[in-house]
Amino acid sequence: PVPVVLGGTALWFLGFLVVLLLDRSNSTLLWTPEDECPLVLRSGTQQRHRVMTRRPGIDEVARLAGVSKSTVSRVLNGAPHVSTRAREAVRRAVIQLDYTPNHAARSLAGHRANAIALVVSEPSGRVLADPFFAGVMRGVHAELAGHRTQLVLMMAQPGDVGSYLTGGHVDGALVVSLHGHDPLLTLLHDNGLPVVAGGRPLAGGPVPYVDSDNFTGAIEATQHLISLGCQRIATIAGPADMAVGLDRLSGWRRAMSGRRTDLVAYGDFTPEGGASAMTSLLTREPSLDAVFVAADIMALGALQVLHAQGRSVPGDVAVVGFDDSVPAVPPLTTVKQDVERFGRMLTWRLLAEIEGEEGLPPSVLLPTSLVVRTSA
Amino acid sequence: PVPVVLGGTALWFLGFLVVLLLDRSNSTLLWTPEDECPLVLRSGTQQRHRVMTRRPGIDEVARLAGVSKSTVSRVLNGAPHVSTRAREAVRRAVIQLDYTPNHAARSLAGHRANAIALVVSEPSGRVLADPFFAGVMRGVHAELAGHRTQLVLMMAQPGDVGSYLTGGHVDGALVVSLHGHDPLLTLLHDNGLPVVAGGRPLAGGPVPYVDSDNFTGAIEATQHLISLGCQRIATIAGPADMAVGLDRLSGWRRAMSGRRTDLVAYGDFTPEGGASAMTSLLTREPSLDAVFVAADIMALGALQVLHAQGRSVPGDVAVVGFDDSVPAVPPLTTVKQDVERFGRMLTWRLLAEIEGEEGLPPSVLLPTSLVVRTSA
DNA sequence: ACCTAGCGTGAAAGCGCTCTCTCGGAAGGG
DNA sequence: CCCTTCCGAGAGAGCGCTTTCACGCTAGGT
Repeated sequence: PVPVVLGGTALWFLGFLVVLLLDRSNSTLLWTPEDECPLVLRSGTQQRHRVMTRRPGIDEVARLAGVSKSTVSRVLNGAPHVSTRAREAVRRAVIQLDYTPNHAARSLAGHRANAIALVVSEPSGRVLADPFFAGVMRGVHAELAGHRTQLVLMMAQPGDVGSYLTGGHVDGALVVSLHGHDPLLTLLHDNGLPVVAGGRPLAGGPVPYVDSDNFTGAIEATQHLISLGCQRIATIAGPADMAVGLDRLSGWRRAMSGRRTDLVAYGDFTPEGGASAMTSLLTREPSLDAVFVAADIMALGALQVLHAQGRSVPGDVAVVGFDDSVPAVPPLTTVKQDVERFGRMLTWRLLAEIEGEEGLPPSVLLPTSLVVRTSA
Repeated sequence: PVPVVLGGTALWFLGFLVVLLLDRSNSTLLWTPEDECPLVLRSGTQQRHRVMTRRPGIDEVARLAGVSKSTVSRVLNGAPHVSTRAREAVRRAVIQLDYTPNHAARSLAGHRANAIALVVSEPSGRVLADPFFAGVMRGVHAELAGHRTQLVLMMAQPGDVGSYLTGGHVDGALVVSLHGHDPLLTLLHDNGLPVVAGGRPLAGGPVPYVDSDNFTGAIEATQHLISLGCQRIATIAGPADMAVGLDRLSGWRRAMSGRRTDLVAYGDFTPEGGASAMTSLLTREPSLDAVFVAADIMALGALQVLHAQGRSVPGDVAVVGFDDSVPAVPPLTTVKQDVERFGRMLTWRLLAEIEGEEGLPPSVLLPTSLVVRTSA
């Protein structure tokens, strides 16, 4: 079959060729940047009509095991009052039939969604790109393994999320990257949905949260700079509407007590934000010799600016970051936190809350530690 | 209430204090690094027994609107054969009752999960930390908005995922970061589950995929290096068991035809991998003057090594990356791809497949473009 | 020996929807 | 004017589970 090539530059053509060469399927497609929808050159015959091999149901398991549906259900859910004989029979039947319980039916009958939401309370999805978040997600996942609970990912565009979450689609929610006095937390909490915040919420009343000890970490970082003999120590703080931003700034202030504390610039946890903060700091105080950046991701931007202005790190300016999330040139001295543990803790707490466990810790603060590398 | 402090250093105590100061709740907890489980100091009285305000069902909506359940269902699903009068009545009732359809019931009755899985086929979860993946996820999300379809995130530990996915919990799957000849794709496909791969799969037969034009991108990048007059151009390739690794390497080879093409080292798409690849390259050919790195994230590691060895970039060694995903010092010349579009395309394709649309493009190749910055 | 516990089990009633069937009535063709 | 369509609408049968509830049966107490 000779494919019809519709326009395209020489490079595209090469790309096209490589597909032909590398792809085993005998059909392909050329993508043109102008169109939002792909052009079909030759469609494969993929109309394999979903053979739906009718999955076995609980009654089939029951029949095979020689017990009733009820008993199967009990075994599946680890309920008591089941004889070992029955339990084993069911187990065998389940394996033999490769039975998987139907999630929807189970949710419907059991009045629980068997799912929790991970809500990224930021329309831009900035957090997603943050290595910190990736680690948290891994932790969440790790903790979820074993609990037959799905992880539903949501990005909050204000409004739509609230009703979805309180609509009974999930049993609980993990809310991260909460800004300012976002009413989301209160909304969920008032609706009786178990919620745990990742990072101390500025508003939200008695909602439990898990957070890193940002305050102490910032103190350590700043003290390190001081112990190095730095004289003019600036800081690039996080957003003023997030606890993580405020706490790290507080730590810096505390450690700097007795010194000059006006060299503060705010960033938004992006490299660009870090870069412009650094620029403004340098303009205000060209002779600064150290900077505590409230996030490695911002430090990246700061380092670019420093480099562009020909200032050496740590020679001219010592830099300490926070998060231990990204490799940089030179390698950053930074405050490390165990992000995966953060995620696990978050999830553990939420699941416990959902189970209705008593005497749960209202909130958890995870320790941080300074990692000294090259940049300071 | 006077909290009991169980051990802890002065710093912890400060952290503890800041919680007391900043937190409105009158209870808190001290976290000790030794324990895997938090110590409860004073538990809040959060036993607000989930007031389950009995959500309205479809029959209540029907009653209020003065129609039957069937009609409400038709309106909700945009089915034809509904009078405008009835449609409006239902719409009003829905709003008045703040009705949200029950996801589980709908799935059960409708024989569809109303959910798709995003499968990260990598136990380590390495991809999660990749900015590339974050962008894809944003795209997936954007495309999903409007379709009442949930996004379920899964990290594949071989074995467990397959049965889950084919177990009818999701209507389709997006599989990314597939290594080598992973049987997952074939497994899913053979079970009739709609699947779309993110990145060309090495195995998997006729499974549709979306990929960036890695081959062409790599050619452009390498040609840029050549046009700069570089003489000894090396490459740090991606894993040899992933198409994205192979294709970028092929592109480099193609552009290098007629030149020396033995300066190849492999990395694993991590900064550490990039660093050790760079080290080995430098050992083998101390006089190399350019390197095409198959991923920005690896370039970061390479830059660290170059810096540590006192080689300037781009003065001594020109560096070109791929992905345009991370800021570096100096800013990387790199091959940019529209990751969000990648995610949207992936999702669009999967949803179309699920809907059973005809004449779908078997695969899609998205264009890339060179972004020239400082590093080359 | 009788009564009470309480364990192991099965029958059956839903959970809140979708979807097939059915049916009256309006529109259109002969 | 009658018969065929077809549209709008309702009744009702499940979807595959969980969960009372009721039942027989074995132990232990008196």
